[in-house]
Amino acid sequence: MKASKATPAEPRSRDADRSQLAILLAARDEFAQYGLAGARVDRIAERADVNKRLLYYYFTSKDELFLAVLESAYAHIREAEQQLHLRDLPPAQAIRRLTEFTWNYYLEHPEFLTLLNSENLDHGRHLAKSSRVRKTNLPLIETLAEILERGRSEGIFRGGIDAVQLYVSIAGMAYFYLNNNHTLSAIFDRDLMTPKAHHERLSHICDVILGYVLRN
Amino acid sequence: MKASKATPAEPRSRDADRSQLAILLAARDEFAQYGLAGARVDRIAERADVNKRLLYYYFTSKDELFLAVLESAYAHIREAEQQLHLRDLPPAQAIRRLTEFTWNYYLEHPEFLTLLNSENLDHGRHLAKSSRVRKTNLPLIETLAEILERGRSEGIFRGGIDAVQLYVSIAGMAYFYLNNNHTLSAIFDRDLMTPKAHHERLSHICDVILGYVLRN
Amino acid sequence: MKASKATPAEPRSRDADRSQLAILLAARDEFAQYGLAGARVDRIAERADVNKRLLYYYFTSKDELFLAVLESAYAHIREAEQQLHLRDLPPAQAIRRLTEFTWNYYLEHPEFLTLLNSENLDHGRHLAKSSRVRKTNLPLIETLAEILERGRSEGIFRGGIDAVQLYVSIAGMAYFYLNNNHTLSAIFDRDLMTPKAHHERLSHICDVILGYVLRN
Amino acid sequence: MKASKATPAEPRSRDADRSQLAILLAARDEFAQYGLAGARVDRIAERADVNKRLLYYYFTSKDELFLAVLESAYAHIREAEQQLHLRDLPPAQAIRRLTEFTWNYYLEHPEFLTLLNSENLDHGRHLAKSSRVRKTNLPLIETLAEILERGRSEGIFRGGIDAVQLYVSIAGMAYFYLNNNHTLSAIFDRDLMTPKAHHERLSHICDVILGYVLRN
DNA sequence: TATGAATGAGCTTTCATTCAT
DNA sequence: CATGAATGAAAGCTCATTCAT
Repeated sequence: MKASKATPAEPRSRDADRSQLAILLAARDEFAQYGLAGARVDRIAERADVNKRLLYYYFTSKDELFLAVLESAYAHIREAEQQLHLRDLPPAQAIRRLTEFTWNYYLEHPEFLTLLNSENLDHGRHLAKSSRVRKTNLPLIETLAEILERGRSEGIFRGGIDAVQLYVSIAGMAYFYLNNNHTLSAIFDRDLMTPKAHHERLSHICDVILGYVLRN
Repeated sequence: MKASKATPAEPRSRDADRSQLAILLAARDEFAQYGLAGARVDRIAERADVNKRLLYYYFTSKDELFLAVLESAYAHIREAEQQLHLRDLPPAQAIRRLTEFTWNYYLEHPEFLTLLNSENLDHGRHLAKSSRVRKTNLPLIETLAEILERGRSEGIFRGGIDAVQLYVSIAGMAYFYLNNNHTLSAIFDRDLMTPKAHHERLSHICDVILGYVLRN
Repeated sequence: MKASKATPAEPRSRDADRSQLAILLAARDEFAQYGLAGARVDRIAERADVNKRLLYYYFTSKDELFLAVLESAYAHIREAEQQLHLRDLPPAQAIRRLTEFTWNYYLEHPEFLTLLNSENLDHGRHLAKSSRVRKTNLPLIETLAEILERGRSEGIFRGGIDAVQLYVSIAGMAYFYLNNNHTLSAIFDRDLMTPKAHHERLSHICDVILGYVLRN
Repeated sequence: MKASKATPAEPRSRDADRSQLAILLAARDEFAQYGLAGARVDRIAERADVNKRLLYYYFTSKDELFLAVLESAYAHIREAEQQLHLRDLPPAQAIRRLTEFTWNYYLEHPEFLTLLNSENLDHGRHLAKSSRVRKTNLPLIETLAEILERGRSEGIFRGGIDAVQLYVSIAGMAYFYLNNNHTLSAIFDRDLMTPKAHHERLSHICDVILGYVLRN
């Protein structure tokens, strides 16, 4: 088995990386689906198709594995955001683009939402131990602040907008709709997950956000 | 023997009601704190100061208890909303009042947020079995729609605003901030839970929402 | 409710008897269906449509209730046997009649079989406490012995037949077939519970038993 | 590393087999003694001297463990029957040998009887899921049929005897006596479990069975 | 005679984790 | 690097029984 290794001189085999990644992805899905408390280590190992013991070999414990998943999730969204090159766009377009991106990212990555919920249910216990995460996330706010300032100085944005407040509003309008779609559907008796409904929601969010930042 | 009671429907012992309520409140706190999967039936019984068996006597299972908690949580917030008498207010004031109420309710009832998260993680499985919940919640949207229409006909609101969209935005801006304050604090390195921060957030939300609904 | 009592002077109301009987019948069915260990006191009370506490009031405990059921079951079959008036029949006919009766009784009273199994699994612990039961059952053997002796003296039965042995054989051939029909059906791949199969079985048993007792 | 083993199929550790077998034997005894409902998983683990968790590791649930016990019980008796080499004996001797074997097997393996009772109380629910069991048991009936036919063609057996009927009668006469000896002892006031009583019973059964199959 | 409320002990099963190789 | 075997603690739930009226 496992014949023909590409580079025999390599310190640890490629299998190690592959197993680690498989575990990480499996864990992400399991934690996203069941939450931290509901997730089962057995199921993660099964999903990753590795022996359960190996999971502990690489990640020490369920909690540390959860932290690794969280960090990787944050890294992923922020990396994608960087690809938007918001600083290169005119301010209004930048805000719209960030809003659309946020909506679409949440829509395509529902696991991100539930991972955040789990961590917050836990009072951010895992992130508190992570120094990496601050470094990953602060640039976003800096970028947004720069855009807002640019818009203001160009006279098209109103002044006094706090970047964190704005970002939380953009995220919140998308997040609440998508994360809570099951309860909302139940209590308001309306299917929120059709393509049409999605389109309407994004449109609404853009209206609200741009209506707010744009001067009059 | 049982003759001549003041209220004929009265049961033999009032402790039954008291026990049931104690269980319900304890369960609410436990589910809110740990989520559905993380909640422990033992701990609920302990919190309620009743025998664990009694919990099953009244609520059949952990899941049915969770549903009872959910239903009561929805009933509670909607009842409080009714006390606002939004229909008696001028449209703009009604929207502001609903927004402030929503923010304050979420702030004072963090358990409501995490209960919703748990239920949504579960794809709304429990609410799907509840017919009560629709009846409880639909009036809110009807009221909101009526206010929006009133504002529009008075010429102060823009037209074409969907009540559900608006409500989801109001709720979402409050919800995301409060529910995810731990992760947000961690990644943006900023304390979001000071009174000052709360005040600023509410102020921001009102600006966004009223800026959106008001014409021009 | 419960208007018009027939005899008001009666010491305890008819309801008492009715409840006791309802419990006994419900218990018989429950014990028969699930065995002693598998039977549930709750279910018995439910089946009898009485409060669980009442069951304890009349029968003290699950075990004592089981004993009551057992005693009543034995009384019932022996009473039915007495109605056969075997002593009034010619010997061969008496044996045939007892055989047919036994088969039919077991067929129509499957609960009797499983009750016996439960008691034997328990090493006859309950019957050991019952003096009633010996008195109820011995007459059968005496009757059978008398028949055998009569047949022998008439020259139609072989000699030296022990009444207990014979009775156990008659009962055993019916019992094993009916009590174990599920496993037998499974392992021999044959439906034993059709009317035709029943008829064939009874016919076979009579052949075996009469072939044995009859001389030559 | 794992190279050059004597038997390539051999697992890493033989303790696995030993543990599994210990559990199976302990379960057999526990189920036999208390029935399916009365058996306690804790006690089985204790009897087997293994951790309770291991029992679920190997057998998934109490019910699946019961099925495993049942299957092994059937395999055991049928295997022992095969050792009788009935096909090599003259017909009458073969029938006698089968009868004696059946009696002795039941006498020495009382657990077999109570296991069957449990399964039948349960309507054969477990065996219904087992395909193995039919294959194990059908050969017995084929062998018996062959013997009966041989006896008939030799002119010493009567014709028209059904193998299943005969086997059920042989088994039933032994089974009822042994399985129900406690109730029988109680109601007939006679000790059925002395060596003398056993001898007499076997003798009686052989008389009945051979009297039936032998012509005239 | 009758009953709703309540319980301690114990049930089957599950969990994250570790051992031994 | 990898794994099958094993476990202590605790989970959700059920049981026969008793309390209080």
